[in-house]
Amino acid sequence: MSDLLERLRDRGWRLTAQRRVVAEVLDGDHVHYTADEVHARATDRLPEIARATVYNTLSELVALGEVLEVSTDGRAKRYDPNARHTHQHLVCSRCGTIRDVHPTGDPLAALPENERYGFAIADATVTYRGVCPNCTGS
Amino acid sequence: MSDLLERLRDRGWRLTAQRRVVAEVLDGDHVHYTADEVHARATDRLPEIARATVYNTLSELVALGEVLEVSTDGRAKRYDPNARHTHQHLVCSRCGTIRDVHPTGDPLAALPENERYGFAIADATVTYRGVCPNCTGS
DNA sequence: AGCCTACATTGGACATTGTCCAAGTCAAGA
DNA sequence: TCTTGACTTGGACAATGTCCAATGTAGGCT
Repeated sequence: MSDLLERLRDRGWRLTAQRRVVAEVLDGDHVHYTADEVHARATDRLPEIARATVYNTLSELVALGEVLEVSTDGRAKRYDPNARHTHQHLVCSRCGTIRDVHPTGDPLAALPENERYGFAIADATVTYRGVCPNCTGS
Repeated sequence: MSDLLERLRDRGWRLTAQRRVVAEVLDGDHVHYTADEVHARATDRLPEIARATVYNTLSELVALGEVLEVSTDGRAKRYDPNARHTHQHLVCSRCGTIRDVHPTGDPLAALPENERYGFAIADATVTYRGVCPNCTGS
């Protein structure tokens, strides 16, 4: 993530304090914050950053392919900075924790031609659901 | 779906006109309506049915395992009456059309033990995305 | 270094989707 | 047919996301 800002500037992005802070908040492994969580963490560093700016910046990062949008629960979308290595998600059905996982094989290959209804299929996402170790005992 | 109401009555469900109408709206193949779409169609048959009743009924059908909740786009949840045969979804990235599909193999088997982080995994859902034949030319 | 200006940010109104609750209604057993 | 507890209603509220006019500023130009 450290060179993300450089890459974006090369693509014509203006480097503002707000965008820098949003990018910093998203830095890390297994990060899957909602827009409001990003906003809360960004506010710690830049108190007056607007909610709309966080939404705008996240949408731009998604459009540029630098961040993935994940909706595992039909509630708020989550933002995953690990867009450069394809992966899938493992979600705890109790607490909502999300981990990035790497299944073997290609799920696309599992869909027979006669089940494709003439679609030009671009990708497949897999969501595993279960109970995480922290929640098992409760 | 025709005997759904019988099954539910056997489980102690009160058979009201509203619930009957919601069940009728959900009858069919490749049906994936949002709650508001269900409400609109239900209103055609029973003009004064309340939105809250539709939400209640859909939640109950999901809790009873008779209907699946699908969130493919992070917007409104969709309701899939085909809960009795496991299947996955193929979504058009332009128009949002959804088809039920049946990939071969078990996606669970593709997740290695060292990628499970101690979770007790219960299931895996796969979403295929692509452009449908209707949208290909546009 | 200072100016310009197109692009970015702000804050608040608005939209969409979903939840909750108190009051009224009704399905179905006795 | 009566009764009662479950169901429905309508509207207020909550959570998440979008839009826009006014204001601010990054970065190129001189």
